[in-house]
Amino acid sequence: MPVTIEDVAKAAGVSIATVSRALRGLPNVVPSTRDRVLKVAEELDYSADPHASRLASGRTMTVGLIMPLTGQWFYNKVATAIEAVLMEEGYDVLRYSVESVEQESQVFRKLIRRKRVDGLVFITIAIDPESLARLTNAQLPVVTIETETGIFPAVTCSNYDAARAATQHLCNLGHREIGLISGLPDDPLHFGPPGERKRGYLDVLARQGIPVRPELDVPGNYSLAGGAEAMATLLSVSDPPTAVFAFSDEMATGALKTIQDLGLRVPDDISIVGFDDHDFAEYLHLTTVRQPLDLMGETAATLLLRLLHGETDVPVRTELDTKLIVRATTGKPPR
Amino acid sequence: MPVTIEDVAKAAGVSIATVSRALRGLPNVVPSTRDRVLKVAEELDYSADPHASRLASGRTMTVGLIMPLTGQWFYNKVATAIEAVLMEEGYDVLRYSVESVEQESQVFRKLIRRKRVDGLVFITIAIDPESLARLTNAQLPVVTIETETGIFPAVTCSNYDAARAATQHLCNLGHREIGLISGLPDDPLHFGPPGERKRGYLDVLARQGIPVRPELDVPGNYSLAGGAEAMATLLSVSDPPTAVFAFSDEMATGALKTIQDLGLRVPDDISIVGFDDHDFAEYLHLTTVRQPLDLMGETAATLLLRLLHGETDVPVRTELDTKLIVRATTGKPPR
DNA sequence: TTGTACGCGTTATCAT
DNA sequence: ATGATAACGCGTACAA
Repeated sequence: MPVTIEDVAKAAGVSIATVSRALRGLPNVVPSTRDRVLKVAEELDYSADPHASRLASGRTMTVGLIMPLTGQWFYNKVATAIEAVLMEEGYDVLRYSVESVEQESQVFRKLIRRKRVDGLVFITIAIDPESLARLTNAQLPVVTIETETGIFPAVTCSNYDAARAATQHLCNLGHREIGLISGLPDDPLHFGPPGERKRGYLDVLARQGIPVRPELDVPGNYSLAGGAEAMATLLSVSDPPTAVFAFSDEMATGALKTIQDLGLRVPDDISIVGFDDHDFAEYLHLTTVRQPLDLMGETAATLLLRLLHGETDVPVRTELDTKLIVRATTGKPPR
Repeated sequence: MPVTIEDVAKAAGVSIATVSRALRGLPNVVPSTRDRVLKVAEELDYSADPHASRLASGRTMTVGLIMPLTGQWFYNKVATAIEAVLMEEGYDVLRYSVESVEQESQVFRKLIRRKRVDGLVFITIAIDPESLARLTNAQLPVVTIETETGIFPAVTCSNYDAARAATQHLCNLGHREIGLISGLPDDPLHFGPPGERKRGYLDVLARQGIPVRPELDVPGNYSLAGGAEAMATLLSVSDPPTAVFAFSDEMATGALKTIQDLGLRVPDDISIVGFDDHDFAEYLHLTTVRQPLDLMGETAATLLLRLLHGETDVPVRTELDTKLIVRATTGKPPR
């Protein structure tokens, strides 16, 4: 039923080889022939069967997105941006949700052993050494977002600067007891975005001569519920913080609820800074750090495209600017 | 480099045909042979090349998701649920973002003419007659979510009942001037979810003997900003509503901000009901209608799977229950 | 039950 | 510049 390259060849009075060349813009086709082929193809509404094409060429024209929490705002935002540019270039993009390390290696084997994809982009996921070896070994183009391998091009945002700006903002307002709602409990410090953010926080504290209180750093799992719980924990320590810096707007929002439920007011009793500039942030008057998610996704996609095109001089690290957006959840400390 | 079916055949001492049968669980393979093949395949870490397989079998093992606003919470939630069950069954799923009618027909032609996909699920998108004809003509398995064709299996939620419950809730509290922040400006009434919701709203009004005021129905484009603007509009009419029912939580949240920015209080001055039970809703204390998005996605995926398996007796309509979740943005009208 | 051989629709190589 | 034709890796009638 579907029209094949042969149909086009017949209709244009040439061979399938010529049709293939003409349609793909390859050289060695006389303009007049090319035009005729193009016209016929258009009339017949022909386009190459992707599966046949992939089989023959070896290129799958597919890229995989490896990421956790597919349902979360952050990931969807980034993934959507990536999809937009990649699909525009004719690539299919598949989202692989990976929650556990076990799942990760499973997905890996499937993807690599069969050359299911031409390239991969890892969002946030830390790649373990073994997987890393497999990837480099497979010669697969890879780009990472908000995570670094030292090998593959990475795109991040200025987490350190952002954390400094956020913390400094709080200090400028007069806060000295500043809590942290960080990410995952077992996150290795000084590695990846959360590490960078904490480093920024600590540096500002040091510069301000504010003593570090480890009990003021509570993980919130990047979730609304986690943020709410973390806030409750922070409020229960003796001499609780007058300001809190949360590593995501979801956690900040959870914190906001806990505060409100306790009858406290923001920012009169306590200040909150989030991270991301979530779509909802403006509507919650949330002071936060804006991350250029769209741009991060586009950048990663563009880098991958370059890798896919065989370029080898792509920047190994691209850091995008963040920006502190001051809204109404931050103010002077009480009294 | 990659191991082929031939490698497995050789190693197992059988023909590729037998390997193919054994691996795919087809009959006419002696258990001992099958076991041997399975074992060898496992050892060699073999799996069939999807592209070759697709070319040969004609099945693409791919399904497409046609939806607008890929970046929005609602769509991502549903899409994620669909992906989970479909990918589990070995299908690749591609998300096609369609914003305009023009784009829609473009995507269509690409998808259908080449049998790019084995099936399609339309989320929210109304299928125009021409496309509908093409689809039925192509014999392509299709399932729709929150939109109905009368031909393909559809899964929806009880929009009418939900709207009745929401409106009734407001009436029970004593409200009589109830505004609506509906969806798109040009949405044909009585068709699709927004129509159903409006119908539910109108029916309750009628039963309560409350006159309909057309100026109290303002579209909000399902966005935060749209909701905020719509609320401003509603507040500017003479004798403004004391309660508002928004057709999405995003719009409700936008409305909340407008109200707050104007120095009014919720629910003392005005009540708000949303729709969706967005992840953020609980944290905004938002009274809303819970829609079982995960279940809707899973249901649609399962239906599609049945169609894909050649079943013909699938229910043409599946309506899932919604539930009014009363939180703190609704209360008695002022005075 | 198992194997042979052809076909799927392209790409790519090598003649012409 | 153009045309045969051999892969590509697998599914599947058909034969054995």
